[in-house]
Amino acid sequence: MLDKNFTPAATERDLYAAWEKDGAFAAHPDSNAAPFTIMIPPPNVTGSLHMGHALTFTVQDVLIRWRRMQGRDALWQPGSDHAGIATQMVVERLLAAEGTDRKAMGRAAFLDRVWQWKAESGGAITTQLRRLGASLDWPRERFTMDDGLSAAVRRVFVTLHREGLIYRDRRLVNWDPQFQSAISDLEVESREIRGHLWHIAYPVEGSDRRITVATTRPETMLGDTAVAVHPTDERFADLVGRFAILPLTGRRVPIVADEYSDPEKGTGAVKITPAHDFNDFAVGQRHSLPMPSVLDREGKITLVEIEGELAAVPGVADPAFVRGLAGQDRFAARKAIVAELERLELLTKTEPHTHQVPHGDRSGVPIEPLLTLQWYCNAEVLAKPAIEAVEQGRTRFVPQQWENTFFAWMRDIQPWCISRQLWWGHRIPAWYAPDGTVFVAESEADALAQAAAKFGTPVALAQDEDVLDTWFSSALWPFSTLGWPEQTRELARYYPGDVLVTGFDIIFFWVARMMMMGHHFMKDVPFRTVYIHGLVRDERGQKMSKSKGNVIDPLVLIDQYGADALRWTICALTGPGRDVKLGPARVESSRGFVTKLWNAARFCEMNGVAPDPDFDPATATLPLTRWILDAANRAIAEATAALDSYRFDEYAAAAYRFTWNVFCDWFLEFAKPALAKPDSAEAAEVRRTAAHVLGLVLRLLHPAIPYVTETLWDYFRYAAPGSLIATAWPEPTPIPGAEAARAELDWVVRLISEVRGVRAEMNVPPSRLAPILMKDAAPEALSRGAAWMEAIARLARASSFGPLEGEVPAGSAQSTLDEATIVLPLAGLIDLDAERARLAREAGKARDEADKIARKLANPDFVARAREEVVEENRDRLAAMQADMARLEAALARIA
RNA sequence: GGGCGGUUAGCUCAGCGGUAGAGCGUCUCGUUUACACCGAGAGGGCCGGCGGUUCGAACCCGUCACCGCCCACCA
Repeated sequence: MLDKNFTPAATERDLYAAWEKDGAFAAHPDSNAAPFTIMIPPPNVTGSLHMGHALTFTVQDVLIRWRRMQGRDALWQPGSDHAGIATQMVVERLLAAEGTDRKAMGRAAFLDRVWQWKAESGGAITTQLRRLGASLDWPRERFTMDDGLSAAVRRVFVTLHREGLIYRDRRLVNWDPQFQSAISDLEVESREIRGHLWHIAYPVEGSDRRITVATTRPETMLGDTAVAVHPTDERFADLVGRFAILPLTGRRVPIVADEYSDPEKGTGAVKITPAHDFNDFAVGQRHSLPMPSVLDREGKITLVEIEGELAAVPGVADPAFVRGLAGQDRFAARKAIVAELERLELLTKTEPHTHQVPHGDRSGVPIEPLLTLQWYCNAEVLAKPAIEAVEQGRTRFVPQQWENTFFAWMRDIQPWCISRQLWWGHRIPAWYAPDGTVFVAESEADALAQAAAKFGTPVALAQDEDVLDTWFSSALWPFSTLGWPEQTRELARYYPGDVLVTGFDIIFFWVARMMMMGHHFMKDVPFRTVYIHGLVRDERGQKMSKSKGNVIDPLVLIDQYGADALRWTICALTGPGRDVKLGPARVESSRGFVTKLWNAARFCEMNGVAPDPDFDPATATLPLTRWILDAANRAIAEATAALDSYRFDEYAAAAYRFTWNVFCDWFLEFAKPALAKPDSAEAAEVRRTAAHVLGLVLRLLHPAIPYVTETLWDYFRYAAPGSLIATAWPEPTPIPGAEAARAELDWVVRLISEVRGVRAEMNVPPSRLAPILMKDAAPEALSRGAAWMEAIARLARASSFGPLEGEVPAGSAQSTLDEATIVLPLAGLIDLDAERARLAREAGKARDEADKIARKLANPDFVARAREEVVEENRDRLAAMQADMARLEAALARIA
């Protein structure tokens, strides 16, 4: 006997372990089945399962389980990402706690330490994925810094370098002073900062005039090499070509005309610091200005490059003050400079100013544009075939609107800075000879050989100190995990993948780059479909964040309600392009669904329902069994169509409605009278059908709620233990006499609902049974009612069912059903005034509706222009509504 | 500044040309032999505003408002 409730905690671990041990998650590269591939978005090795993971991996698991059941050779490729900055930060924090740091340890020792950390603590998320029920092919697990994947990275780097698509360049980068590394454009996020706009007067050389500039970063003025005004700005026209004296340093800087200057902004004159501002850099290039750096890699003032030029100008510049700034933090220097300008009376105005300031997305500190030598990837060239692939539909975004986002970014893509000044990651495969010659090679031996060939003698080489952007190796994931550059059978079979599932925040970082690399190296798209889901938010719609304290831990929810409940909630809430608002209450109600299923199974068990492998739905003879089999067919079709179109919400709704509102609410109730005579042939058919339909329900629900379904599947011994995961996804089968069965059972449902409604509204206690008398009923209705007497008696609290003989008894409640009037003799039990009011209300509703339709039909344009079947439908409805109204009014007249 | 999405019952959302729906919550009733993690029933909506197209608009078009997000932008 099944326990009273399903206890997930007692089941989940064992069931998962059994699946895993039996190889239930494994792909079968040698099979004849069509492959179906999902590459996991590799979670950071530092990561622990959060709600976003729970969402994305639930969706992926639903898809992979569903396709596996459909007979596809399903590969869900697992793995994790080395996550350069994130991992380095974690280990550096550990070192700090030990009172040391990576520089003191040295590179090799530090890397050993990171690997050690990974071995000890890096696998947390894979354990957590198992708790969620994710059916990944674990023996194929990969890590972006595995030997194989590292070899792929080197091959790609060397190839793109040879093709001229990877190169070194000295230009402005987004510099993160916290990490002391370059970061890509994508890793920069704008934050709104309430700062100041300082107006600073620059004396004009050889005159008593001043030109005033406005800035939010006065410390950068040390590196100014010009003041720019707009060519058409008459206010400054006569100053163009003259020189300003840069306060503090006393340097002469030209006043130039440049379109970049916006007369509307600030004072109309803008200071130009080419080494510390992207726009200014462009101005500097146009006017061949020097580009002195005044900030170092830590964000401190460095005056190395311009120190020799410091000039004392009384009341304007004081070299001693400037020298005193050297080594100061940029923000301390800002403060000092503002104070000094004020003292010099060159600060003409200070206004509060709210503006967007770029910050490092991980470090959270303001980034500093810095002139450095870095490795770049020519993304523009790589993007072209990727754009075409989406334009031609070879890769499709779901929902499609995300294609616009993809296109907008890809068509205006900037060079990708791929080098990082970190230690943890793929070290750049470039070696330098003492004279600076670069040798790019897949191995040091190759580089040495190249160098020896070039110089005619062996030379010592030093490898580039930098590592690659983490996303560089992620970009190769769809093929590097399959063994590329080796031509493995997996590569041939599982590339391109079918679906990539991810969030929109990752389209640029990852999706776009996989598209570029996949196309370049595999000559085909990496996946046919990109399914983009929303974000998980809390139940009030707030983004979850530690600082808000509204983070929900999926593992806690799994502990409390079970993995199935969490998965079901996610599934039911995942519509297209929607964020998922999720709170414990939602998960609790999902647990209710799991329990409902469990109890339905218990009921089946109690009534001797057992699977019969020889059961054939086409041999069903009873209206009840034909009806439920037909309804199951429709549920199967709906659920399948929903999954086909990535409508996880509709899939869940269809499966839910069938399970709860059809199978439990009606079928099992209707089955009770038959089951009460367990030895009858009728009961036997009902039991066999119930077992079959319960099996269908378990199969339909398995992708979403694998644990409870597999538990029940095994308990009932539908097949070998643990086999539901590998059981065929159901398909609709022809049911003879389905239409007649549907008409009959639908009528019974409507009769019971009608009687229940009247009784409840009239406050008739359920314990009080009453006859159901049918006035003016067609013979078919009477015979149906008679046939279903037992069920009607139970469900509509009826003592009898039959035609009304003679007059409607005084004190009856009345209602209508099709051509008939339902009469419930309840004299003394109901309030006649209330019954009159109820009938009047019902008649009124029918009248309103009839009037509405009549008006529509009275419109000649409607009759002339609307589709014929719509007009016909309205005529039928009008007739039905008028007849119903007449019956209700007659009923009312009888008790008036 | 450019773009995308949203605005439907108290809440969360579905519906996207032809009778306004679900879940949760609310209220009423209920120990009917699977389930109180339950059952039965009820109430609740000028489908954001204004125009337009159409025989017909929650749905299509235009416009405005508000909310959210992305991109650009350190004067």
